[in-house]
Amino acid sequence: MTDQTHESAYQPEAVEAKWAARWAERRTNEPDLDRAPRPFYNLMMFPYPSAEGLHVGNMFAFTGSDTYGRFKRLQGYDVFEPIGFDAFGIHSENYAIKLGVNPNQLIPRNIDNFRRQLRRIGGMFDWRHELSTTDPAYYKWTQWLFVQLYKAGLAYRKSAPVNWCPTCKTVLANEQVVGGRCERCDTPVEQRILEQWFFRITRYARRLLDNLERLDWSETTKTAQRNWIGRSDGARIRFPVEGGQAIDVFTTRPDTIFGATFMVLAPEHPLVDALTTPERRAEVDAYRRAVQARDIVSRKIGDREKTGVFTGGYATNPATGVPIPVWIADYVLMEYGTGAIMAVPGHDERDFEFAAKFGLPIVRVVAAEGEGPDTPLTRPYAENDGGRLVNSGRFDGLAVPEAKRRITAWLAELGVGEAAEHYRLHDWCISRQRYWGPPIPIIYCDRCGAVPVPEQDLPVLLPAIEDFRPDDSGVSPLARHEEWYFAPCPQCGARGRRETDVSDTFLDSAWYFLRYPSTEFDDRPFDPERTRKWLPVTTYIGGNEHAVLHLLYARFLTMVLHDLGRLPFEEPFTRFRAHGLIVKDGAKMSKSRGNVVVPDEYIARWGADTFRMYLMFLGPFQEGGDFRDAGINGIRRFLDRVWALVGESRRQDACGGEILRPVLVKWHQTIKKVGEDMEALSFNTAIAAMMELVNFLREHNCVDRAVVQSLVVMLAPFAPHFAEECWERLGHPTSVFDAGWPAHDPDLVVADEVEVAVQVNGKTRSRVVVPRDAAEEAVVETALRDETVRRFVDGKAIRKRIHVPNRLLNLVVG
RNA sequence: GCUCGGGUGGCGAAACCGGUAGACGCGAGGGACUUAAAAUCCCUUGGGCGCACGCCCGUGUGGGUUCGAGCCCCACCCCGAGCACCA
Repeated sequence: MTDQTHESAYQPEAVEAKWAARWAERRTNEPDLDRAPRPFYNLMMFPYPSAEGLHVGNMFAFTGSDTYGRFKRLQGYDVFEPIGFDAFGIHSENYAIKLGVNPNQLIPRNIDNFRRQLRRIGGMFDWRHELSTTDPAYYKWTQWLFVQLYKAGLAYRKSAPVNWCPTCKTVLANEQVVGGRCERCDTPVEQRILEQWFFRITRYARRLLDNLERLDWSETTKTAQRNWIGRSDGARIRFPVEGGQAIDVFTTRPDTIFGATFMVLAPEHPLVDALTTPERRAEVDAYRRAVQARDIVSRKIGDREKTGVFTGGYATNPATGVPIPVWIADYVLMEYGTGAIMAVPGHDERDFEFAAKFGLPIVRVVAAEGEGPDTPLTRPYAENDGGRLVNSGRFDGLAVPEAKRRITAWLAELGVGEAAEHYRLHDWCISRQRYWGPPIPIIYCDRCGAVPVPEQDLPVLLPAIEDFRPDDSGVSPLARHEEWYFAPCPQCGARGRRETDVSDTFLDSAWYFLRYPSTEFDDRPFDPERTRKWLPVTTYIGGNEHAVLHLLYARFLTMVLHDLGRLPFEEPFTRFRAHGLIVKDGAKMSKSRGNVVVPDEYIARWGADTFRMYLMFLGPFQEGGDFRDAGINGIRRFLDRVWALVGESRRQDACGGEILRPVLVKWHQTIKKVGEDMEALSFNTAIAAMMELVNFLREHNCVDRAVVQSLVVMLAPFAPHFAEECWERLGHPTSVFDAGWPAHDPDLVVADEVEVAVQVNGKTRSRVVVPRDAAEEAVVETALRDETVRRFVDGKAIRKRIHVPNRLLNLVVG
């Protein structure tokens, strides 16, 4: 090697351009998907290609995931790290509408920009397998999935309310309703009932919940899913009404049935008509109309003042045999439970409010310690445990949990109820009355009804239409496109009409990870061999904002495909880790707040490596943090120092021949710590440990080549271009990513002498240096020679000694 | 209201299983080099007292458990995220 006395300075721009080109040439990031001996599928959540480009939050997430993937690569895995674009959906569509540009033209431009940025930060992406959900070669299979679910009886159509703006005459997404008004024209929003497509995810509720136990996922994410699925245990009970029918209710408090003094149905409940008496008809109808005139958002989160009307009808409480009035009120939701409740005002806050407002009887059926059957209720006593039953016939005196079981059993004997579990999870509505999505592959025929488009006719292409805006027709813009709209019925050939709704973006993203390894196959959504080799995903890293919907939908679809015999596994993501959110000035970055940080300028100024490493250093990856550029200079300084060390180590080896023992220990400790931290995604502390090592080397004036080399390798996941360049300067012709992660010697991670803290009565008074693993006696002896310790101990009896080897000695005196 | 996070120097943050609080970095102050500046290098940097050895105080608040608590328990305050009449 030529001995250069004049060392050139670190020039990020040149280094990064050089290595980006070389990786592409050498195909460094393209594992052999068919033959890779140690496959590792490293997945990150694919971005939605907004017009603004990748912001710092995206960069943070991708860099973290890429850093981990590169670490795995160094450990010898064949890492497959694909990337793609989640480019359908209302965000793109709204933006296109605003600009007056068809999303067909807009999206490719955005994707180009994203691609440029993603290449610039040096992600280890396998670009051969890039995908976009808007590509017909992709959404053909999204539509195919719909057909599979339809055939399996898991896709069905039913009426459901949507938000409707009477001025814009269009359907609005929940996010477009602000304070009950249309975000564009400020008109109060109404709800409209439309026929829509649903997936029966509720059928999988229990499995989706139970499987969580055995997944290696961030606990926060699992908790969010559990809450969302929302299992509650209770009973289903039938309250007979005239005409042989019954009102079916679900309750978590069957023990309080003796206190059910009235019933409440959702205004849309199918039994309302039958129950309403002629005198009450007008009022009931008026109420139902008023409820319907409200939008979905404000009905759910609007003011809590109870409203409702009496239907005139009665049902019989099966426990007491007493007729109780049936009301309707909008606090009972048709979508939850059975759309009807038994109201127990004594023990439920909402029922209490309602009863108080309308003068309905309130009966106590649970009493706390010191209360009797007649103790008046000023508030609902909703304690789930601790109380005992009163006014409940032969169940009086039972504790609540016991009463639940006994009463449920009794109702079952009577044939009017049974134990039941219920889930908060609703079926997944996939219909969107919009343009920018994959058309739902259904043709309606007057004779045959809804008929799925045969698989060989997929994809149903989204036509490039001039006017893609939603308009006053009340249906998707696609309905105006006649030659597309009319299509022959696949079953009988008669003229049929296409479904004009497109599917939810969440459907696109619920299976993309299955597609990545198989992007080159046009005749199958995912190749069985490839799938067996690469899936389930080894590690998935993404934002907690998708902890619920996206991850749940992906799990659901995977389970369905498993049940249909198309996948050998039922959980798609073996390991999931949620990263934190990058905020700016304490608030989420958003265009409206004007606090979006564009990474491009930082990368231009500092280089990708410095920026990547800075993002990983600014806070714990799994917590995120506030973006500020104040410390970025520190990272650059650090890289400059490493650069200089590399230069020095080329000229002079070791610390004059032999590595000093303390340096050796520090080195091995660092290798150990960095490896452990990387695995735990504790990137900030891994970087800190490497900085410590560099400081240590400088203090000891040691530039040993082996030490420097291992440092370069450990740095490579964070600063890949930089590390490659250093590796080359160290004389290696191959990629640093083929160097292998350094190993530490377990015997060298503990120094020969350790500092032990000496406490007296729990207060640290001094420190003493003793040989490693010194016996307690020896440590005590050394400690008692220490002057400061003696001042606190002398003349007192040592009553107790606590010794933590190599750490601490606590002398208790008194 | 409910659920989940989180409150540690001037700032971003460390701290394994309850065992030396503040690693690492930024910023700041001082010094070296330089005609000068930048860059670089060295020293100092939680608060208070002290010439110093050292001592007292200190992890949102109040209590508790423990030889020992940032960490565990009880009560509360504040900030962030999500859910929101869920029967």
